[in-house]
Amino acid sequence: MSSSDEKSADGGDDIPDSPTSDPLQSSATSVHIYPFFPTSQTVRSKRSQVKNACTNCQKACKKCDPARPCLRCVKYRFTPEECVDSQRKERKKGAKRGPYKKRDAEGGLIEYMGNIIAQSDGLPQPGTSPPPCGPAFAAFAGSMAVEYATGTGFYGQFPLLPSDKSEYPHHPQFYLAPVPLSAGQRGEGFMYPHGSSQ
DNA sequence: GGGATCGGACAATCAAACTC
DNA sequence: AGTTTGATTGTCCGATCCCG
Repeated sequence: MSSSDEKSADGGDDIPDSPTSDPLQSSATSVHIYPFFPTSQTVRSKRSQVKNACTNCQKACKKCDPARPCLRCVKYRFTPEECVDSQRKERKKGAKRGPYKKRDAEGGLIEYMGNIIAQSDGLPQPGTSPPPCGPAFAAFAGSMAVEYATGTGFYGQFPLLPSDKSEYPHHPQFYLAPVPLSAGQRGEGFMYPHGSSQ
């Protein structure tokens, strides 16, 4: 929060409708636990994205805008030639998906196709999620592309189970949502981990 | 204090699966 | 053919690190 000109609508890259302080966005360590069906109270406005960030913003993982040069490149005095759209790679085709789970009107699961617990060779192990930014990301993306291209990639419905099969990460008993709430909204219907009042 | 870095949440896209 | 669903890919928030 120190870099004020990087944040907030009044002079930085931030989107105007973002909450100034989101207790749940702050890394993976704090997550609120809600009952499985989120109510309308838990909905917040969507974060808008540009269709194609420029290479500079992409590399910095910062907000871009459709104009070229974008505001951030102008701010950091990149030349217009340096503010160019990043290249999107083509989505891979032919991935098998397996049968669908059925949902009710509110989006909750009403059927889970029996006990589908897939274990597929080549699935990235828990804890090996891709580094999304910077050179490490490019290296990871390259290696993953090779894995998928060779047909050893993940085509199952669910991620691998932990080795001891003690947890099924995609079978939620609770709805975990990074939703900021005003004090007045926290009165009922929500649970916080460890008795936290947040 | 301000910029850089980076983990991970969030959003958009689109093809496979499904329904009629 | 049209709709639904989930995998994939991309954006960027926000915490932390680093440097002057």
